[in-house]
Amino acid sequence: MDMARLRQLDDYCFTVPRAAGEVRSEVLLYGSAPLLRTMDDMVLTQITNVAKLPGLVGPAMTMPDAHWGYGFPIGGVAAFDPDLGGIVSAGGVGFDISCGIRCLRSNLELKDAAAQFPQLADALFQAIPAGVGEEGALKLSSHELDQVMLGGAEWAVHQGYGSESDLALIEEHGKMRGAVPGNVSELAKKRQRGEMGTLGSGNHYLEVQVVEKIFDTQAARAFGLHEGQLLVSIHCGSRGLGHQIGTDYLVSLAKAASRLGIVLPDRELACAPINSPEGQEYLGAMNAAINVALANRQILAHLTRAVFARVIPGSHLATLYDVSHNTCKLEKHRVDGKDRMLYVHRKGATRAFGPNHPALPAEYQAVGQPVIIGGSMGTGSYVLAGTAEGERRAWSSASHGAGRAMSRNAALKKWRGRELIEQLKGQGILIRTKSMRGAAEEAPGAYKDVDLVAEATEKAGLARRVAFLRPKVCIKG
DNA sequence: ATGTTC
Repeated sequence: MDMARLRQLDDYCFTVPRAAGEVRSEVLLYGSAPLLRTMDDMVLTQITNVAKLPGLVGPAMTMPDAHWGYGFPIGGVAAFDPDLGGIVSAGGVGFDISCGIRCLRSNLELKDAAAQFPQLADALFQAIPAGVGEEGALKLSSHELDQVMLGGAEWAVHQGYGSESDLALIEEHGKMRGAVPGNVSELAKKRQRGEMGTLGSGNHYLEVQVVEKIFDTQAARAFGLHEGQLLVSIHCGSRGLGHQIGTDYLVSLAKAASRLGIVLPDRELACAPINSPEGQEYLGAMNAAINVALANRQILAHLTRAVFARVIPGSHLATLYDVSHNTCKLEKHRVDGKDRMLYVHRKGATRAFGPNHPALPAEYQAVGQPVIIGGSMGTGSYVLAGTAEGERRAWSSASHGAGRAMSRNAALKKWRGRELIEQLKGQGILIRTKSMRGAAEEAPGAYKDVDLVAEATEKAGLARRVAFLRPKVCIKG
């Protein structure tokens, strides 16, 4: 990114000076100068475009892991007021609606389980369907899929996947309100009927990780984390259904924008007013996809528990938390001393409520929401906690991952999947995947340095670091 | 991200 175009507000926050006479809401880019310098200029172009959309409240923002996306940058956050003509955009949510991370904490120590990692890797790879178009053991009828879209993880628990106690530890208690299955196309449903309980491909993964470092002992205690402990993180989303909803509604929202005379700075920013038939229809479908993603991660958590119980008898996996990365949610936020209800787009950004937020489970009230920054294959991940400052600075939002630094095509030219997997094995990290192409695209070197992203996230005041997790076993889609 | 150029 051309840093000459930015004005630095503090060590970890930048803005774009307004041209004389230009009427435009503010843009804020969170992150260190070295992180921003390596970002594509398109991140700046895209977030500047977002700031021109109707009904924006406060600045359009990017998180420290931001990169070029479809219309909105990934790592983009923007809030809109429906009463001021505020819009909802499918590109502002992303194609993988409610992609996110389920983090499970175990009662196992690295030293006690390390000998079983090869067996665990094989058993997980066998039990967790992964890859493009991969189907699982479940084949749902159209009616059953409607129930998934309405019930989310709660539906999955009632089907016998996991326990009731998981639900309080999932955003929205495992069930997103406002889902309208009738707004989801037959094609989207058809694609999903065999894909429940599957991981998908791309950057999705299931990792067994060890807590290598604790940054904040008080929060770690509240989250039930200690050094040497094994965790499992499951990163996936709403599979074919979410993708098809994104595809379907780009067309419908573009038509609505045209009909209502909304000037789009980029056709990829197709959007409609929240208070319009098309906007409402998209939100109903998007909420249905959120429930599909929540149910999907619940089923995968259950499958993971079954493998652990078989391979390491006596093992137990409790839900630490389940975060979504690609959503547009109606939330109460403080604006100029007044509470307002805003629709917050978070695309490749994690909700990060601070301490005492009513949406948090009792055990996390004192320390804030767990925020999980999923690193790239083989590098490491972070658990952080939401802060009061994050509410003021970014509508309670934080980074979601390392964030790509290089396109998939560029990564394919630079690395070979098989070599990377051998190399990681030498570092004590077992990868299991069907796709060597996918492994090359996901090369750690194609991502930003997750340590720098987590550090910048903390120093920008968005969330504070609680623990660093080192991967030991990784199932890739 | 994605039945990976529906």
